[in-house]
Amino acid sequence: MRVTIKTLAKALNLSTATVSKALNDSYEISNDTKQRVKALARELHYVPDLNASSLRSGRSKTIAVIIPEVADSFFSQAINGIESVAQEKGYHVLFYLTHESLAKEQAILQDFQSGRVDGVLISVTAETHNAAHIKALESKKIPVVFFDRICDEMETAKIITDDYESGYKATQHLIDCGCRQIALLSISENLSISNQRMEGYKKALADNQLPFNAANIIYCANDESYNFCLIKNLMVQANRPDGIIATVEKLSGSIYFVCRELHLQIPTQVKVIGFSNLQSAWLLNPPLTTITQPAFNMGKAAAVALFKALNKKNYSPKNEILVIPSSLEIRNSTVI
Amino acid sequence: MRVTIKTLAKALNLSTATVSKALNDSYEISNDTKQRVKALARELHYVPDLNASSLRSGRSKTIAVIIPEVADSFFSQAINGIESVAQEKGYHVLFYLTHESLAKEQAILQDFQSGRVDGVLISVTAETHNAAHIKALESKKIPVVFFDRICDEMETAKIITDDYESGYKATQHLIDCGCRQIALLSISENLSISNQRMEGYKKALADNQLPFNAANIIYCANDESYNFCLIKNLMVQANRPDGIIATVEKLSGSIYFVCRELHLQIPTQVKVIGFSNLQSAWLLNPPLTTITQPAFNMGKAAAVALFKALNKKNYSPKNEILVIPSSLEIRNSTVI
DNA sequence: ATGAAAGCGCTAACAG
DNA sequence: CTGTTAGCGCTTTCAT
Repeated sequence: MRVTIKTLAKALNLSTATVSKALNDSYEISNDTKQRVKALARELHYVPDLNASSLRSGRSKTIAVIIPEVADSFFSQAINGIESVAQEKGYHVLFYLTHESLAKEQAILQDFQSGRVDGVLISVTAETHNAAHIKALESKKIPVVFFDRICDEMETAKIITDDYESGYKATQHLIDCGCRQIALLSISENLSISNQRMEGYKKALADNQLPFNAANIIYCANDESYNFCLIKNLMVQANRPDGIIATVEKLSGSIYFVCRELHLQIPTQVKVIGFSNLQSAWLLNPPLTTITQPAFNMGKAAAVALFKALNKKNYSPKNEILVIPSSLEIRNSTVI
Repeated sequence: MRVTIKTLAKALNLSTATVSKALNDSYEISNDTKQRVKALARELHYVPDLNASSLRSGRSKTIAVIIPEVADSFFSQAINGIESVAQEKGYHVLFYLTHESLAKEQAILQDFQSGRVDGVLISVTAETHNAAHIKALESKKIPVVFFDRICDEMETAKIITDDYESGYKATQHLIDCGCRQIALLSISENLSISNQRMEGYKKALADNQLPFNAANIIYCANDESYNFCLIKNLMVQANRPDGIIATVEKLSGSIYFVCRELHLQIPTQVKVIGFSNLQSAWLLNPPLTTITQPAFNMGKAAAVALFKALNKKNYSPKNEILVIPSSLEIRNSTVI
């Protein structure tokens, strides 16, 4: 037979109410009783039924993490950060991948109406240009915290890195290295991170009296071979770029592949810089200059912000943006 | 007010039982009624309360995935595979990292006594040498399926790759390339994958009349700088190995770093082969020869096996081992 | 400090 | 085919 609160109550000649309160450390219960209850609970390997407790209390001790992809070290590190905080707080983490599909993102959030989670951490898809489905959670008092890929229109906590500055720094670095025609690989026109990085790029061009050329902005898709073609087309032109910035991790690899196929030498013929957290950046051929994002800490900070909201009465996270800076790590894909 | 089954029942002049059955497509309910119930449910945005339903039915539509790490592309790809089938089946995935700590693994499994999950997918830690904590789930009728890092003593479904053969193939390849003194980097003496890979290694040595030298087996830890030292010590010796096999992904990088520091040329002075799923293997300097594991498919297969068990009456997965082969991908870290 | 009782929202057994 | 009834295990007033 299963050990429930009733079992304990009967064995100790107490009511279930008392046992419940004792287990939850209620101030109403005497220390002595608490000890006895807890001792027996341990002895009989009592485990509280989560479903019963959630049903009654409305809290599930579970949060959800929704991200576009995981075969990407930025998100790997970020969920590491999230998991570390959740584990410490005794919370459980539900894990969802959208594969950049807005429809999936909506379906996943829809399911959260069911009381499955107490809070949500999300990095939206490249397709997400309005936040109606996310706002729906607010009415359910489920706090949402964004990290990295945020939605501007939501008033909640957001953890980002300094995307504008990073775009600027990356561009300026290439210019300093002698580039005059710099391509920017992006993934979305709606994503704030993409726009911010591009604005930084534009500003750096302007500050250096270089013209902005729309043809140098390449919107990549969620399809490697398609991206490969796009980049190849870019690089076979006579007036091909002499510098490329990959604003998301997976695109750096594609650039390397294209250059290898076209026998373009990095960094002599084209310089490359990637927004990337790959451990192996150092080991690439040539080592990749990166904008390295504080992925682990961003995940951690997002989780911390969410738990702060969960511990408040009114459940709504502060509407504030936390910026954790990225760093430029110069390696041999931009300098010899 | 919240829309519950009662709301629907009242509005349609039905009992809650009928509504519940209609929503669950019970054969007892007329098509007409089903239509009406579902239509209203949609209209009022009814969302079933998961906790109530789980409490009553004993099923949570949730599975757990427990892995040692995620900053590792093997596990990234594996959870991708898992998530893809879970999403398709309408299941939710709880995600846990053990960081190679047995104590954490035990604590996590202990929590599953609470009815939180219907089934478990696990790849055990390097420390896990007995399965008492895992067996405890059997008594709760919670099926467990292993993938990659299995526990031999458990009688359940296990998804692995051909570790023995891979160890053999890797070793034979190095021998074919002229290596005579081959080091093997391992992470555990208990882990079946490690032992299998080592057995393959030994067999290949024997088949080629090469002596087995215990000093060539290096047990690495869960600490990068420590591993770096171990490998460095190995490679500064006069009679240092002329070939190295990294049996887990993260160790390949360490080897490259050591070789760079010691100015050892790969592959001329030492040849390297890694068990790895890094997309970037091609892009390393030099490109890394790998044993590439079918990570995504292993994750997928594990999930499929688990769902098969979940759909059975008796809840116990077939005691069978599914082997999905790895492949040797030869690149320039072993041949010029 | 402890207990009685009500009920969270849903499902399953049994009647009709 | 539909409804009645009875809880799942727990938490939470409200009494005592």
